[in-house]
Amino acid sequence: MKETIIALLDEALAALKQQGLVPADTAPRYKVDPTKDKAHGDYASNLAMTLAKPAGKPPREIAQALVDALPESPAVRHVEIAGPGFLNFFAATDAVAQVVKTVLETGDTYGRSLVGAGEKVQVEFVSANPTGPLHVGHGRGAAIGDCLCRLLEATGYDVTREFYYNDAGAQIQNLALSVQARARGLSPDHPSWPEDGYRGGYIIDVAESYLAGDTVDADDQHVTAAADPDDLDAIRRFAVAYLRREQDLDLKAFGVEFDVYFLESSLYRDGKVAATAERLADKGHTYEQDGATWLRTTDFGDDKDRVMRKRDGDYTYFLPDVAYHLDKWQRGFTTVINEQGADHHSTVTRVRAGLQALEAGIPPGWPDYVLHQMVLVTRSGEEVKLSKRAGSYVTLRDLIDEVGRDATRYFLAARRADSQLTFDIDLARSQSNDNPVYYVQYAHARLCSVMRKAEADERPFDHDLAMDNLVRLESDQEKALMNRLARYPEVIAHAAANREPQQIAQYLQDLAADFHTCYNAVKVMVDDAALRNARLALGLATRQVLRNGLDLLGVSAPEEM
RNA sequence: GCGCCCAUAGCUCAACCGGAUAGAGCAACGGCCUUCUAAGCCGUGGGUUGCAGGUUCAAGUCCUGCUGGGCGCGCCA
Repeated sequence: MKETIIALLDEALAALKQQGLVPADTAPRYKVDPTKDKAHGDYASNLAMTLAKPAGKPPREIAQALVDALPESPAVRHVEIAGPGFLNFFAATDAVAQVVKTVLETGDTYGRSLVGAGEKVQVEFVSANPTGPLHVGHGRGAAIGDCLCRLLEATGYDVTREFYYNDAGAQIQNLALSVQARARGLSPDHPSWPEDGYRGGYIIDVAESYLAGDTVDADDQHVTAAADPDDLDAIRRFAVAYLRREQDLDLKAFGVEFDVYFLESSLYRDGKVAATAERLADKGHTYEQDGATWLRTTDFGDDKDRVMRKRDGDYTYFLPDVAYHLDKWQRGFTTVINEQGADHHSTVTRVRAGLQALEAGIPPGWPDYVLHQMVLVTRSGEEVKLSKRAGSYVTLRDLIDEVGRDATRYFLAARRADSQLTFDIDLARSQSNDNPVYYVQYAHARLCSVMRKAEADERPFDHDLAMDNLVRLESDQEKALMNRLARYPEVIAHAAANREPQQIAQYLQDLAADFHTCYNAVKVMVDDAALRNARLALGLATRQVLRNGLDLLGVSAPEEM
């Protein structure tokens, strides 16, 4: 429908150029958008307004000329000029109803596109170090990152989900010492407890499992405990595997799986950190000062230079970060999206500067970042801070256990990443109309119920009869619903291009609202077979789009509630 | 002090590369189940989009300066 209108307008524009009303070299960037108000028809265009300046005439005058030049089309019932010069298109019912046919023909693939075909995209997200259970912030990253991946897949990209973690640094040593202390029966208040040790109760579980000689299988780690409290190296390996397994279990319960687990230690082992340091020095962007080696990141937009090798000879975390991103580039990812907490935003400039200093042909501004703000969890209006397992923070597992996977995913993905999020546990777990997740899922369940009714009445859906009678879907509510269905592909494209998964949640709320309104206004199972089947077709199409959209969020579409 | 992000109805949030009268849900009030799931629908009230300028035919959206909040500013990650 939209394409039809664009084609008509392009013809009219060509005619105006012919008449000399508009300079022949004018190439306006105009829009044809669905209207918010049905009094404005189905679609509106701002073409006349964009032509006002080049033509040197008032927009409404241009609009009239465009209307006069507009070719007849069976899809368009009539056109109005309104407001400052909008062209409002009122679509013919059967043109609007074509979307029902399209949805039923394309099914699961409705809304998908191939704009990213052939392009490899990597999304790095969660990337928690294996020093404890995942917290709510990781959950937000997991929800946003995974939905982004689904969106990118839906727009044709070849997506790799990647999880990066440090398995060998000071934090891991600290973890090993903490587990060792627990294995020796010490508690955090004991004088020999390691300074800055991990105090959470989960460390006890790790220690007990280690002493029991357990074998753990994580997605990327398989280790059997040595059970010897003096073997710190064995403890370290076991603790990392144990906590990785815990994280994987949480992520699986959340419906998130990764293609690649990337270990920071592998960058050292494969000589990539050293090679990166050498290359930076070769390109002349480093200098020695105070016994340390610095990278002149200020040449690439940073506000101060950064130490890349410390006085003690070790590299700072920053250098493996650069080496890691160079590796991503060399793996052929033209687009890389890093989903991280906004508390790490300072690394953005630094990593990009480091990559530029390599002079490796990496575009400035590569990679992309999606940064999410903090999550505040509340219950009964009070902030929730503590968790039994982790001690100092609310875990992802706590939320999944308490409010369920669907509601947790939905709540964490349904808000813009760059705004702070309040996760209201009471709201998320309420099985009532307060809860937006159920509102959308209920629409799906209701439609399934209608289909069951059709079967039970032995008046099953007749596809051919329905297709011949789509023109019968002529109420305002049905047209609004069909126009909403028609917008879905654009919503996906826009959400993917802008890396904004919350737009899918928003769309689903709108779609569900249009459906519920329609459901209350128009009875499906009427005796008129032609009308009944047309309405069943609309119901099937709506159910399909609800399913497709919920799938993008990783939320289930229940058949009954 | 410097940098990044945010500020929209009483509350939680939308608003599609700038478009018409800024929209939903919750909360408040009034209606709708002998009819396909009332976890629903219909209606009423609720706004100087933090403040002040600027660009534009058109600004919640873009620019500048303020105010308020979050995060960051380590030879930690």
